[in-house]
Amino acid sequence: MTKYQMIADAIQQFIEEKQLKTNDQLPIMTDLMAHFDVSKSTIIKAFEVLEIKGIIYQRRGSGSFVRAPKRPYYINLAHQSGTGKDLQNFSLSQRVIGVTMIQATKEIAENLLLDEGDSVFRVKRVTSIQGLKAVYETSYYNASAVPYLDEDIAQQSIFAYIKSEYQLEHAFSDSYFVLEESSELIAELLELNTGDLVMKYEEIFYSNDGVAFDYSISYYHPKAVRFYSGGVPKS
Amino acid sequence: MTKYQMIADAIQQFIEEKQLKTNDQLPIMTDLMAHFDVSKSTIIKAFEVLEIKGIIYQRRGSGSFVRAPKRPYYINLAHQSGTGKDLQNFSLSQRVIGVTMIQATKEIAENLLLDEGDSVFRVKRVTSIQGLKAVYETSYYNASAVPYLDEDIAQQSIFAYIKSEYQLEHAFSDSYFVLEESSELIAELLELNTGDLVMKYEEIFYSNDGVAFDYSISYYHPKAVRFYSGGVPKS
DNA sequence: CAGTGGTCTAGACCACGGC
DNA sequence: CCGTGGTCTAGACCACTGG
Repeated sequence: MTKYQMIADAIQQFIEEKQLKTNDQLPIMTDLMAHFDVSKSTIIKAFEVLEIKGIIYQRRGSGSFVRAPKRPYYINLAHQSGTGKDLQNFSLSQRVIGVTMIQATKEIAENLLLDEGDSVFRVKRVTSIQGLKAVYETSYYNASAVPYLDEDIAQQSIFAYIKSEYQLEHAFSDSYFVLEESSELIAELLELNTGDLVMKYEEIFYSNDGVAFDYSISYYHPKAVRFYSGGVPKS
Repeated sequence: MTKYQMIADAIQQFIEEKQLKTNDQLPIMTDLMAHFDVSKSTIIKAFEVLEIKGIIYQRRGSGSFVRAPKRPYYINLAHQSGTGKDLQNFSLSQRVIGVTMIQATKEIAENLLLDEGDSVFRVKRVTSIQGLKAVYETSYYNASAVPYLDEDIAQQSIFAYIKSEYQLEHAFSDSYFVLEESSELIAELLELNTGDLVMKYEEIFYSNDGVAFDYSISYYHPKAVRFYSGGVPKS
């Protein structure tokens, strides 16, 4: 853990403990430098972390201030870490439908930057939130990056498995979403009528060496769609 | 324009001109320091900009590399600048339905951090994308921050007006979205059937002094929903 | 004009990757 | 072991806010 991360955490805790409200001013940088016995750049880095998290904002010439709290129960699009983790605040259960090795279709190949026909693992899962069937997800794992997968692993965290077994860590990702009419299969799995609108959410996960190792297509039940995006201060 | 911004732009242009592809390596920092005649921190800052934009990724010990191109025609949730600007790549037309001063309801007051009954300007707009009615937006402007608005101004860019007239600049914002069944009014305006699902997209815009000056509720036609989110490297 | 955050420097030292 | 990016420092100077 870096100094600036520890200081960011300390300041965040300070805000909570002192129960600071929207637009309350934080201590100025020179005071924080003295208090934590670090240089100015380290405080700046710590503030940057909090700014990106949407917790504070800064004004040259005036000071640093607390931002308004966010609505609860919304999934933050900035914390991408696999579908599962985003939803951990809820009481959810996951059912793995199957893990199979298949040949990449054109669509899969394009998104994983592979050639058509290359081997990929397909993992299908249904996730329920508080009893309601909420997400139907199909993931494709590049078999040359992830040599092995089975149902037992998929039942746990695939990302954790990949990391410990193959030192393959999720470094960044692209996400796309559109609204789409549900097919017969999706309607059945999400307990909807064929043709009802669902949110199609596609994610491509890249490891730290730039390999697209996971292409995931999730269909969300309309009632499960509650997203938040923000804390993005600069253009 | 800061040095690091100019360098970031220069590197981005370099990537385009040299037609660098996914995972191609960029020059190392020492070379860039010499080339631009700046210190290391300035190069780091420039790279940080490009990393947040989702254009490059970095690996300690190896180098900096180009990221895969994104799908076109998707609205990037990271570039929040009012509904209008996000869509400027498309051939769109906007119709202002009305500008009225009203008293804040409980919902408006909560989102703009006001008291119920405080004055706000309500602006209603319908935006069409390539002929299709795409977005129905209702915005509420805090009248104590934005003392005057009318239809002529709403026809142009309200944000530009506010900035030039009141030195009130959009500094950061919160966005929320859910799927909702359309009311009779919304269905009519978006040429749908009552009860059809639409995306409800709420945005709260804050100025640089932390005032929530605009609360906006947009209903998107299902076919107009095409969003992208990504380029978010760190947790 | 005093007080705030923001940029930039030159350089030490650290952490990780890969040969 | 060397080459890469990442953290951190001490300090100069700049840009904006607000009385």
